[in-house]
Amino acid sequence: MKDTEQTIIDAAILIFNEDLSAPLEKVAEQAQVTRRTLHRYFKDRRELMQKCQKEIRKTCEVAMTNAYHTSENPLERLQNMFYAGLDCGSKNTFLHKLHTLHDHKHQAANEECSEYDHTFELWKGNLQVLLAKGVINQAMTVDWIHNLFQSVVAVFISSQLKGTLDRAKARELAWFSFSKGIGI
Amino acid sequence: MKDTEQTIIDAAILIFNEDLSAPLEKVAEQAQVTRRTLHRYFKDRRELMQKCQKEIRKTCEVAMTNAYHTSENPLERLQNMFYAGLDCGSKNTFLHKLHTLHDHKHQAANEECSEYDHTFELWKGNLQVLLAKGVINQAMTVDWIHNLFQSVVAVFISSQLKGTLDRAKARELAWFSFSKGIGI
DNA sequence: AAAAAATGTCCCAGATTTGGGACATTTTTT
DNA sequence: AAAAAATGTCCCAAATCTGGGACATTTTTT
Repeated sequence: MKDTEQTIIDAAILIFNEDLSAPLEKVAEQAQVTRRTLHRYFKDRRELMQKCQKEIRKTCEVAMTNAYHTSENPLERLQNMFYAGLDCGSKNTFLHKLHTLHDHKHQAANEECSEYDHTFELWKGNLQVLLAKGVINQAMTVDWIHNLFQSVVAVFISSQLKGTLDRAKARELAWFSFSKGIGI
Repeated sequence: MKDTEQTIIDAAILIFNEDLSAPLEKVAEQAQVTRRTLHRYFKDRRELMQKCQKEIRKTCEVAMTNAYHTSENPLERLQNMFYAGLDCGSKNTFLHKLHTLHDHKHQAANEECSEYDHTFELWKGNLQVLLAKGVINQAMTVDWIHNLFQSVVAVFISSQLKGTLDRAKARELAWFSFSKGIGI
């Protein structure tokens, strides 16, 4: 029993992440569905994109929040939230990309932006604690670290796509690269 | 004295890097030129894209080769090539992206691919030396490190676009994140 | 096995993107 | 200041992308 709508959304996230303006035909292809079917599930490109974004935001929000509450220890939290980020995969990087486009006007008024901000509020708060404590290289800005986080997730994803690296192994490597990369 | 063709290519690299299928209108906008002018310089989208790729490959190729020859010491080399990568900026990341797209069939027969391979041959060779010596965390694969390299360049670029971080400072941070991230 | 639901095929009209002609305007060169 | 070169404006036809109707085929449910 497969959920076509979900299949299409997943395909769209994958395609749009690589090519924002890709024709819908490509999304349909990736989802192994006809474009006609895609149009039955989504009124138009805007609606599909919005569903993608909603999905992405929800997934990341939940994952991050859960990870945050797994521990009281800031460093453990960081690690768990990092792994949560890995598990969100391209949803994570896509979300970040959408809010980082050079012509994207970030505004708290916008519901999407504020939800995005909220998702990383806990993460940033936790990071501040570690920075204040000097656990992290203090020359680093929160922004830098956030971007590095996203980047390492991207590295992880591409290693998984290639399939040359065992998932567990790749997770370890990712945490190593990230934690050392910020001076832990 | 400005070179319109070059201006357009630069604009295209910036735009296509974010949105591969973006309409040419956007490129023209970014270059502050009419779409009509753009079409005078480039027969069609394909030609523009090819010129972009040529430009990108040449720039990266030259920068990497020069950096390689600045030193005999593998570690210094790595660092110099890293900085060269930073200086190539989005050209570097775009090049990498084009050869990493999930539907990109990499083939040595293709001239573009082989030129790409060649550009990073020196880099990879040098890296192997460091790996063999144990200077780098040996659990890392060359591929992982290559991706991490590209990722950190991306982090650097976005910090520069935001403009919150001084360039020299950002370069230092980038090297820190990369070198520590691979276990140096 | 019949009914219902989902998907595919074929087709079409509207919207958008693309490439370029004709000519006016601006900028650069001589 | 005249000539040449570059760019802009306006316009148009071809190509591509988009959304959906009509109906056949396949898959799932009852």
